[in-house]
Amino acid sequence: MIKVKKLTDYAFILLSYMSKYSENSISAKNLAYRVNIPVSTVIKVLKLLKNGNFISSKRGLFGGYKILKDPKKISIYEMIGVLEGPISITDCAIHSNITCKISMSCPTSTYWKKINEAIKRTLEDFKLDQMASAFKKFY
Amino acid sequence: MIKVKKLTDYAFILLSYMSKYSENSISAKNLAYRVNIPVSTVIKVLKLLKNGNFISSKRGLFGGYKILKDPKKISIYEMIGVLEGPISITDCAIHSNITCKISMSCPTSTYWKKINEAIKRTLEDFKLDQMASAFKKFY
DNA sequence: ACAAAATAGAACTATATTAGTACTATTTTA
DNA sequence: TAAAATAGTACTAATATAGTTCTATTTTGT
Repeated sequence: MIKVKKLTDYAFILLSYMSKYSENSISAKNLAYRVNIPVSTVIKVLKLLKNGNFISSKRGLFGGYKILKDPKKISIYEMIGVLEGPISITDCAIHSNITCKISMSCPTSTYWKKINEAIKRTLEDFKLDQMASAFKKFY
Repeated sequence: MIKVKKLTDYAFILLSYMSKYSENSISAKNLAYRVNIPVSTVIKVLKLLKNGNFISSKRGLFGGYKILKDPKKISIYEMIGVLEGPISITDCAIHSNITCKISMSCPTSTYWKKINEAIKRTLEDFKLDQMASAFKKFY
């Protein structure tokens, strides 16, 4: 299925919001309220963004999260990769898949690798700041 | 998850094989044997390809399947669309999603639509005949 | 010191999707 | 009439995902 996970979708919303409005850190609770996503889910997504080094965190009173990178330099490809692992349109598109029973005789993997590269290039051209800019009029 | 379904993957293998070797029709059983995929699964995939009008079928003794279209004119995009439905990188990328709770306030859908279009263009450039050509040396 | 506010991490549950299989009906031809 | 094949439907098991909950730790103000 060619679709990002819901959590990935949320991550884009959250990071867009943070890139547009948060010179200062913002708490998970506050973020959840702003973008209308359940707090527990927001917390889960923020953990993923943290692990991917997109945001920094600070614990305790007045703690929260802050975006680390320049949104102009964050590509959609990079984001998806951190949240879901490297994009691989088929199991054999980025490395040979030993578990595939027909891998010895299947000649399609070379072509899938090319297609995967093309998707990668396509998604690298889209940057987070363009998504974030749309937040102006709503929030 | 940015990945085609296994059944879609199989469909490419089957249609590639059929485009390369089958001026004449070939049975599901025979196909299954040639590409090393379980018969029951092959049958399921062939039904999908039939519904998508990629192949014709003939019942009875000496029946089987035959490719209908010119592989040069079958794009990867088209194939995926028929097997999995139109590609939509997020739920809001091809039409407004009423079930999305935050759709009223979420400003990301416009950008996702652009990204989705770019993916579409990318996948339209890849044709089945290029995949099929790799089958020469193996089968 | 203590309470409150916040993140960190792990584990759990329910739902949805997908793969794979099985069964019955129908068609075609020798 | 029997055999070979597709057509259609429905079921089951496995996997993936979303969403939630619980406990621990950190930070800061009083």
